[in-house]
Amino acid sequence: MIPPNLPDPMSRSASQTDPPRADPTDGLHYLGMRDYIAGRIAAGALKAGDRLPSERQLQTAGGVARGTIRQGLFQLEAEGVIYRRDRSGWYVSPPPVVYDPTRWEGFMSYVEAQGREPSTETLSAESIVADAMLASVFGRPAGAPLYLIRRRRYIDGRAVLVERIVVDAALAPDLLRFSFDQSLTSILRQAYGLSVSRNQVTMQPCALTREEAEALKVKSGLPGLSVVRTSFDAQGRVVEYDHEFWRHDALRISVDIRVR
Amino acid sequence: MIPPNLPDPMSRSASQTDPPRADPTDGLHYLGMRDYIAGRIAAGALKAGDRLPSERQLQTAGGVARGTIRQGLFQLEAEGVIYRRDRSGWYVSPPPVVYDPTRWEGFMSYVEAQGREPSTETLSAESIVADAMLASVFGRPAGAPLYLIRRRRYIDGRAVLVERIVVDAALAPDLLRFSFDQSLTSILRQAYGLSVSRNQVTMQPCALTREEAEALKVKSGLPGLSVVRTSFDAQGRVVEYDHEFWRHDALRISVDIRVR
DNA sequence: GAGTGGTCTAGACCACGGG
DNA sequence: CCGTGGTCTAGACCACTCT
Repeated sequence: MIPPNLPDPMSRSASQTDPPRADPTDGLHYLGMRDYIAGRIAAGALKAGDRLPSERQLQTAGGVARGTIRQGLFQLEAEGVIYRRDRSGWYVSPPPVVYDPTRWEGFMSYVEAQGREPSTETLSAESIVADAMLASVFGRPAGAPLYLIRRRRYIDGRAVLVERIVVDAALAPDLLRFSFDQSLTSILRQAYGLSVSRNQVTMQPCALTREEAEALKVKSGLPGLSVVRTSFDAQGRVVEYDHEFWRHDALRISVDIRVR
Repeated sequence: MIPPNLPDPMSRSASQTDPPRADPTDGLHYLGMRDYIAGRIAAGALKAGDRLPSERQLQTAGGVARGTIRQGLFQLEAEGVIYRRDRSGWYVSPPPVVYDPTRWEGFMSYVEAQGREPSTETLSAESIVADAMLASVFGRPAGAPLYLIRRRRYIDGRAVLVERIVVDAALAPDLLRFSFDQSLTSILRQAYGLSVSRNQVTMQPCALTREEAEALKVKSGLPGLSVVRTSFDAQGRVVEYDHEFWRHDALRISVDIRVR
């Protein structure tokens, strides 16, 4: 039943009628399955982007119930080792990109600098007015005109984040005439002379739910990282207020900072 | 079957024989359960630290299988809304603490500053020698003497992180004579005159597995945040190399930085 | 249309905790 | 001890993709 030349996924598992094993690693079936798949990836039998065998094939090979197989797959998904494409299958995750919020090169440049292929898709771009929260962020009265841009960004063709960017219309009049499928940073600098001298960044692990999950085509509940960045220019004006929702397996954050 | 004065957890669900509902929110049973619990928390019927009804009680109240109940609970756990104590029950999560790696006040002070009660437990403290990786971090030859300290830290009595700290024995000779249940920062500064002027911090969402999960008494696979901090003094020497594994629902990171 | 993952049921037994 | 969550089975039907 076990594919030849591969470790037996059940080899660390005690059957329920056998005496308990003294194996210090545990004998849980779902972790056995986890280790089996992780081992195939570590051994190079499965590479980044490869599709795993279907759940029912794994079930046949391992002799355990499909629910148990899925528990092991969920574990690997939480670890960032594999990901799923809805109703298509499970795939080996590509490595994360490194994101340094202290560097003010945008997404496009730092992804490219790491040898990956970035792309951006604008979901919407519209004029809005400041509610109480945004008014406070921008230091404007409620009702002040703002622009809201929603984008989805990809690395090597895989959607990795969705974001909502708010820009003060007073600083970037008529902003909506531009395309946002490239770098917004460049537009703000070249067309409006706005450059960023300070970033206030907040990050929090979260679950991708509802709209974000739908936009990233992931199941609701997948772990994610919420990144809120407020960018200021040298005069202390808010140039950009950006809320990004990342897939948890797509990035690593690295900052190098002087201590205050 | 539904407790009075509470939303019916099944109210958004279509039975399998009914015609499909046009409700734009979906009718999945596990999300119905999620919304039911989330609603009770939002309404104040359940507060931070409260214990939820047992899975079997929820099963009775909602008329769905226990596996489905658990799927809804896992969803809320991923969102950071609830957490579990192994074989004890599900509890409402307390709010996260805010952690600013640019400020060189340690865990104890910033947790206290937010009105929470920190505590620290030393798991082990020992002398080790540098392997290739640590030698590279500290700029020492392989085999150089180092200290390794493993600690578990709590907020309001809940274990929120485990960490492994490595310190160069040449900079802090005889370090092991101290207790590490308080601030290591203070020890390094007061006893050895070491102060930090630069931090290199890397953060990555991860899953808490094996040792970390066991040390935090969580189930393997719970989402977490891995934080690696390398601290340098004014001469560029590595004062501290710290790898922390946080519960994903326990912290929010906030940095305020000048752009390079 | 075949195959995939997504959801759900209705049980069972287990390990561990002190509700 | 009893109750808890943790694991597991062996099915079923559904929604969706197209491997």
